[in-house]
Amino acid sequence: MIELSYIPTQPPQLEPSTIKTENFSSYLPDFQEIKEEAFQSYDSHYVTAFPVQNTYASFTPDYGQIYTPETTIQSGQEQNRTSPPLTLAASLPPPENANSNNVDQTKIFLQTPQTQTYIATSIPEGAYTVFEEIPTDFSNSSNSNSSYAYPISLSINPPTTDMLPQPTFQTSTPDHQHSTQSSNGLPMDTKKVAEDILSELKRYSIPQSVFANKILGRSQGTLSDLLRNPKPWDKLKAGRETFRRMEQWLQQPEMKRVTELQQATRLAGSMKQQQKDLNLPRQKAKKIRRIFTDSQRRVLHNVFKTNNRPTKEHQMALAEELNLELSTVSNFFMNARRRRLSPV
DNA sequence: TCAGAGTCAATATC
DNA sequence: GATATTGACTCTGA
Repeated sequence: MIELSYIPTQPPQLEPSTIKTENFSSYLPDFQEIKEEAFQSYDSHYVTAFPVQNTYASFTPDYGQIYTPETTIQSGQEQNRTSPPLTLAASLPPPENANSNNVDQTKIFLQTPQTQTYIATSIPEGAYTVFEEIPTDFSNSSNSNSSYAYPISLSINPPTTDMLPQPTFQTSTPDHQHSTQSSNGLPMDTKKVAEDILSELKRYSIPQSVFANKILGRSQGTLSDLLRNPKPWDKLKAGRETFRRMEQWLQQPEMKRVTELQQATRLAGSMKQQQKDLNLPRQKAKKIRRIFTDSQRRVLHNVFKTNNRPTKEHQMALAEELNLELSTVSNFFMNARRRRLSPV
C-alpha cells in the first residue's frame, strides 16, 4: 500500500465530475448492493459506498458538508435513516503514482472505531476527497436497537507522529500563571466542564489517556481525578489552566476536536502495538509505589478521623509505631486532608 | 521551613 | 484495556 500524506487543510474545490461512484464489491465478499432509492434525495456524486456490518452508507461531497444516508437491514427489514449533515474534516491529494489503471494502489481503509469492520475503497483518478472522521450521532434515535450508528473514520497507513496536528493548547497563559477568569471572562463552572468532557470522551470513545496527554499535557490519572473531583473555580490556582484547556477544547468545532483525538487514539494504539511487537525494553526503571499494610492503613485512618492535623511529634510517634518514614506519614495526612475533606 | 496545590505515575479496580 | 485511586514529588507562597 502506498503512503498517503496527511494534509489537514481546506479540501480542494472538486468538480463533481472528478468524483466517481465506485462499486467496491470486489473488495468485500459480503457486499450488499446499494439501492439507489436509498439515496435518491441526495447528491448523486458519491465518493464511496460501503457496508458496515449490516449497514451501508454513502458520502456525498458538498465542500464542507457530508450527508450520510444509510440503510440498515435487520431481521430482513430495511430501514432508511439519515444522519445530520456532517462537516468535512480533511482532504488528501492524490498520490503521485495514482492512476486510473492501477486503482488498487490507492486503497483507503475506512473503519469503525471498534476496528471491527474494514472497508476498502479505491480512489478515482485525479483530485479526490476523503473523510477523515465522520462521527455520527444517533443518540436521538427512536430505535435503540439499530446496529448501524457507528462513527466512521478514515485510516490510511497509521500516520506517523509528525503527520499529526500538534497539541492544540491554544493558550497564552503559561502554567505558572493564572488569571481570575475563564476564557469567557466569567468564573468557570468546573463541574459542568468536567461533566461535559466526560460525556464527550464517552460519546466518541476517546480514552482519557489520549485526551489528557494531547489536549491537557497531563497524565490519565490526573485527568481522571480532575473530572471526578473538580475543584470550584475560586479554589483553583495554577490548576485553572488545565480547566481552561478543557473548556477551550469543548469550544472548538466538534468535528475538529473529535477528529484530532480519534486520530491520536489510533496512533496511540498502533504505537503501543509496535512497542509490543518490537518487545522494546522500558526506558527507565519503574518506581515502586508504597502500599500500606492493612494495619498501617487502619491506624492512619483512625488517627485521621479524630485528628486530621496531628503535630509533628504525633506524626513522628506514628512513623515509629508503624515503621514508616516521617515523610510518608506527613504525606498521608497531607493527601488525606485534601482528598477526604475536599469540597464539591 | 512547611502547608498546600498540582501533578505524576504505579497500581488497584472495574 | 480503561479508569480510579493514591503515595510521593515539585513548586509556590507565607
